[in-house]
Amino acid sequence: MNGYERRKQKKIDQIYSASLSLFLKHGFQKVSVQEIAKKAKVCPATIYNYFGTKEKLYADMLIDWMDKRLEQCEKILASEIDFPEKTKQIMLLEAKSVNVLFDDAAVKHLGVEMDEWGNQLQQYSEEKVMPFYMKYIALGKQEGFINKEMTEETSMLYFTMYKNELERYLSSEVTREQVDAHIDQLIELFFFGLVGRIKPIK
Amino acid sequence: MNGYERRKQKKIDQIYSASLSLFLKHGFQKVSVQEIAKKAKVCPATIYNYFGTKEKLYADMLIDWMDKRLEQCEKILASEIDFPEKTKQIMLLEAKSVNVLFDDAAVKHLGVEMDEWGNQLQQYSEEKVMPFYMKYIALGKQEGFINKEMTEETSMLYFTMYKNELERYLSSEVTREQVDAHIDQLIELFFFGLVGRIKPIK
Amino acid sequence: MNGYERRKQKKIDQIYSASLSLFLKHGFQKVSVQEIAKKAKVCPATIYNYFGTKEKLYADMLIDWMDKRLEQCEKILASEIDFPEKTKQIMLLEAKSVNVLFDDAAVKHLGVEMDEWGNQLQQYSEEKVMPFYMKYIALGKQEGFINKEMTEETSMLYFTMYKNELERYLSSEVTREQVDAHIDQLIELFFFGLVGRIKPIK
Amino acid sequence: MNGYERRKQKKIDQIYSASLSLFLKHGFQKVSVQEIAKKAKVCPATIYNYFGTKEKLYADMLIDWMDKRLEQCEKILASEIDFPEKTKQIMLLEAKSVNVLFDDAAVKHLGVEMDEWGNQLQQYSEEKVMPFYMKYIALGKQEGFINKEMTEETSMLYFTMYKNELERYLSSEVTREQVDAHIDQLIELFFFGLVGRIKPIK
DNA sequence: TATGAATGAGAATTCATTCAT
DNA sequence: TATGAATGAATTCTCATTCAT
Repeated sequence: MNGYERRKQKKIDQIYSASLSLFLKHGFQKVSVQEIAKKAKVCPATIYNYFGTKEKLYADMLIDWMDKRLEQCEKILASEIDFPEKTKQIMLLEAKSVNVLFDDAAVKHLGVEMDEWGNQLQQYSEEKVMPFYMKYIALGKQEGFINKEMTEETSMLYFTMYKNELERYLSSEVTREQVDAHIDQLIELFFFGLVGRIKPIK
Repeated sequence: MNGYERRKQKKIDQIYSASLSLFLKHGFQKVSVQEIAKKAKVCPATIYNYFGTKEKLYADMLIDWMDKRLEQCEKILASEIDFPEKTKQIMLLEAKSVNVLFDDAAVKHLGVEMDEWGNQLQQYSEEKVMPFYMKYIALGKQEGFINKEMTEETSMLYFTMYKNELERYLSSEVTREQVDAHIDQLIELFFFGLVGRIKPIK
Repeated sequence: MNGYERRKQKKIDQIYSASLSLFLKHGFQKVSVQEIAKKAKVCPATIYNYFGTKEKLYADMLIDWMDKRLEQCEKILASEIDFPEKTKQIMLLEAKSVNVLFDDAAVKHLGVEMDEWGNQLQQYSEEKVMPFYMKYIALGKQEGFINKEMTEETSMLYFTMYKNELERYLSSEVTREQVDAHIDQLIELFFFGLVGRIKPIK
Repeated sequence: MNGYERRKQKKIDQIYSASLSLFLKHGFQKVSVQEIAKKAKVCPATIYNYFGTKEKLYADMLIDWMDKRLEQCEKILASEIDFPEKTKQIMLLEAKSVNVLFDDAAVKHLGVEMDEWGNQLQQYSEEKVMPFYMKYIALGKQEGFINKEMTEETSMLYFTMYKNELERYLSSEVTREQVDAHIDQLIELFFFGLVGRIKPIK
């Protein structure tokens, strides 16, 4: 990478960083390109030179962000800790913020114009996120923590549900203590459901 | 109710109905008051006469909508079917759309101005929604479907999580058949978790 | 005046009173008919039944108000005190608020639509206000306080100027003490100008 | 000044010029930003890029305008003509329109939002306009045209009063001839008051 | 007559985007 | 390439006024 490209990449990173923090705080619609430009210390036109539209900026930034996140998840999955602990860590990591961006207001409520780049996200999800989940579930079954009769699809849905809700929970105004107090109960629920595990087994 | 009031109520209902369907489809931010007015066949100023701001319209409409929904939920809870079936029906009913409005873009991403009426929603939730959930959980424990050691708080969180995610799932582009195929598996997960119930029990 | 008319007159007085205080505080443009209606405890349509337009309400209210004021001025002019003291009292009375309404923002800045009723005010001024001033000036000349060579027109202009400016002064944020400290100096200026009276005369 | 800045300054001047003439003719409230934009041949958004709000445009334009005016006044004060003639020329110049903008509808009736920029005007007045008046009055006393016992405060008030009223007078619908006929009489009043100068002096 | 309700026209302001340099 | 400037279209909201009872 030569000097030109390095500077370009640096600007792009500034833009990613600025837009991520603004989108997280205020949501896609409430953030203007001018705000992002100001925070990233570039001019709005530069953003358009790189990304073309606000939506494309959003999609690109998100994919960049998820790439980094996915890498961390892979490390956790490959580590030596047991499956429930892996689950917990991945959930907490993922939960931190991805959903605000990926699932809610954005992908669902962005409306028509998003569709074009929504496909890009869809594709990213299929090509990178799903395979990771598959691996996760396969491991869970192999280690006896996921009922082997459960379809992969349902397992993923269940995992995603948890992850989403944890994010919602974490981003609400509960104290760190409250979170810690609940998190193990929730992981227990995750594996054993409302009825709970049969005592003798324990 | 005299002629004035009847006509006024009719207009308000038109506005509620129009705004609900538009907000559901496009989200709060992407819907303009003009669009709502057009769909409700009133003029924008009328909406402002009644509600004052777009946010207040949103909050009022939502509360009206949730009132009706809550009534149906109460009926289900009071009916003769067994607890898991009640759970399923309530989830499906609730899931249909409330969360899009209540949890996501709205309450979280609406920004500062919403806070004022967000409190109204908060209050509604505390005064009406929570007590209903409490009743639901108490019944579940009593009938042996909810582990008695589980706190009410965690149970509620778990139930809400399910409900939220079902909504997300239902509003995505899966076919009716796919939904039906999964729903029982999900209810099973709800009660027995990923590990699944011990076979002999079945 | 029968019961009907008495009630009507009462409502009109309420409207006058409400609109006067609101116009004085915020100016013509910044006060809405709805505010006036609310403060006067009638409905906006009632105002339109009586006055037809906001401008006409303004003009009618003003004339009513000036009538009362003029009456007081006449009393002062007819009283036993000396001419300079009469001048002072009239100025202070008049100054209190009439100009805000009559001269400034209103008549000058009200714009095209006012013209129609502006004429009404013009006519009122010619038929009632001017004759009063004439009488005042004639008295001043007769008592030796106004240079007999001065035209009536110029005298009136001069008097009005003073009156206007006093109002401006009084409505600015000076303390009562500051006003009192200046007022005699100003009256002195009014009669003897910047050069001041030749000492020996005194 | 480079090309960018020159063009920007040109646009700003167009906006100042357009808004000044419109505000003078119709008053602050009755002029819309669209009208100004149209007359200045820019788009409304450009005005907002520069000034942020209509009020700020008003304040900025006014200060620009007063700066130019003050410069001319300084020249008159420094010129060789006698004090009464200086007075006359300054009054006529000042009177032309500043007060409409500065004192009346604007500063008094603009309402709450104006306060913020009203302070800006206040400050300008204190820092630039007042010192000029002081100089003027000091000169008048030194040349024997202003009673040395008169406080500066009162002198200024008196001068301002005259100026204000002249403006009012000039902007009313009197012919040029009428103005000329009166102006000397008014200047005479300014120096010698209603009682007039003692004949022998003349 | 008096009123509650409704409205159309227009206000200030924002913002994604493009142009000229 | 990167940018300062400019913009058109839209958005929320206001208000004098009219309508239907």
